[in-house]
Amino acid sequence: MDNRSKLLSEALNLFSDRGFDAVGVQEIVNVCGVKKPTLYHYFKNKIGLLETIFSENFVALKNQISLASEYKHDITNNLNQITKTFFEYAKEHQKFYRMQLSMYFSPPENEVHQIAIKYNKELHDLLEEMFKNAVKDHGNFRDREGLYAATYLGMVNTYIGMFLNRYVEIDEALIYRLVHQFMHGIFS
Amino acid sequence: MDNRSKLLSEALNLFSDRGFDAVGVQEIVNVCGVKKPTLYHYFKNKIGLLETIFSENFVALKNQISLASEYKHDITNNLNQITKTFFEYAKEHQKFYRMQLSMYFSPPENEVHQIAIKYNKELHDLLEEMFKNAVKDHGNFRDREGLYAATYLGMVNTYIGMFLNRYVEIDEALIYRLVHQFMHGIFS
DNA sequence: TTACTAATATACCTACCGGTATATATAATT
DNA sequence: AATTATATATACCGGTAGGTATATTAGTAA
Repeated sequence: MDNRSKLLSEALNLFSDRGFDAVGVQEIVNVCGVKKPTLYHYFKNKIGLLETIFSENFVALKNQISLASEYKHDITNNLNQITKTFFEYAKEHQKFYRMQLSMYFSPPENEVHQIAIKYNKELHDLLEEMFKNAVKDHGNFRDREGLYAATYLGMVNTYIGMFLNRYVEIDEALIYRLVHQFMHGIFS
Repeated sequence: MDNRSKLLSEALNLFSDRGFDAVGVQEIVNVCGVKKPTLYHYFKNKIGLLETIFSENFVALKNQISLASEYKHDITNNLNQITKTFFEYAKEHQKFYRMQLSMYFSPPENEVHQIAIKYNKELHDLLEEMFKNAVKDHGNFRDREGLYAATYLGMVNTYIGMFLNRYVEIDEALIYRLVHQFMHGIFS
C-alpha cells in the first residue's frame, strides 16, 4: 500500500480509537513508518488529513442513501431501504462510523464538529427532500420534513451506537423495529 | 464566588464549547484570573478537575432518576416521570449536559470517555433495575432489561440532543411522544 | 506569640505540539 | 542526456502543553 493510503488508514484508526486532538501527527507518521514531511506532502495539514478521510469515506454512503431515498409513493419502503443502507455501511466501516459519530457529537466550537456537521447535513438534506416529496401522499408531513429527517437520523445513530458497543446485532428484525418505531412516532 | 467554584464553572463552560483536549489549563486559569498552582491546589490535575465537574453535577440527576424509577406497577408512569426529569435537568444544565453527551460519544480509548461511561452507567443501572422489577407484571421484558435501558437512554439523549441544537422545544407533548414511541417499540 | 494549615504567587521544568526550510533521491518526460 | 515533477529524509522552528519547586501571605489554633 502506498504511503498516502497508509496515512489515511492509520490516521483513521488512531482518530477512531482516541480522538483527533489526542493523536499527534508524529504518532501517525511513526505508525506508518514515514516522516512528517511525507504527511505534509500529501495533505495540507492535520485537519486537511481529516477532511480527506471524511470526503473519501462519505462518498459511497451518500450515493447509496441518495438512491435509497428516491421517493416512489411508498415511504415505508424508502425507510426500510435507507435503514438497511445505514446499518450495512456502519457494519462495514465501523472505525469510520465511530469516528464520524463521535465528531458529530463533539462540542460545537470544535473544528472537527464543523466538518462532521457539514457531511452529515448532506444526508439530512437527502432525507428532508424525501419527506418533502412524500407530502403529496401524506399531507400531515408538511412543515415537519426537517424535524422528521433529524429524528430519523437520531434514531438510526442511536441504534448504530448500540451496535458499535455490542448491545444489539444488526439484522432484519432491527431494521423492522426501527422503521416501525419511527413511523409510529410520526403517524400518531 | 470563591476560586474553586469559579474554576469548576469556567472549566465547564470551556469544555462544553470546545472540548476537554482543546482547552488548556493555562486558558482556564486566565479566564478565572488566577494562577496555575491555585488550580493544582484544589484539583489533582486536569482530569481530576473534570472528575469533580462530573461528580458534583451528576449527584442531583442521579437522585432524581432514582426516585422517578421506583417501580409501582405502572411502567408508563415511571417512563413519564423519568423523561420529565431528564428533560428538565438537561434544560437547566445545558452546558453540562452538552459536555457530558459529547464525552459519552467520544472515542472509547479517550480518558474522558471512560469518565462519562462510568457516570452514565449509574443511570443505566437504575433503569435496568426498574425494568427488572417490571418483569413481574410484564413477563415479555425478561432478559431484555439491559437492552431496554440502553434503548430508552438512547432515545432520551437523541431528543435532548435535538433540543440542545434547537430542533425541538421541550414540553409535555415531547415527553408523550418519546414515551409512546419507546413503548410501541417494546410492546410490538 | 508561636506554630500550623490553607491559599496564592513567581518562576521554571521537560516534553511535545503542529509545521517547515532545505536537501536529496527517484522516476517520468523531453 | 538533460530537465522536470514527485516523493522522501534530515534537521529544526517557535510555541505551548501539563505540571511543579519554592516562597509568601492570610487565617486559625494553641
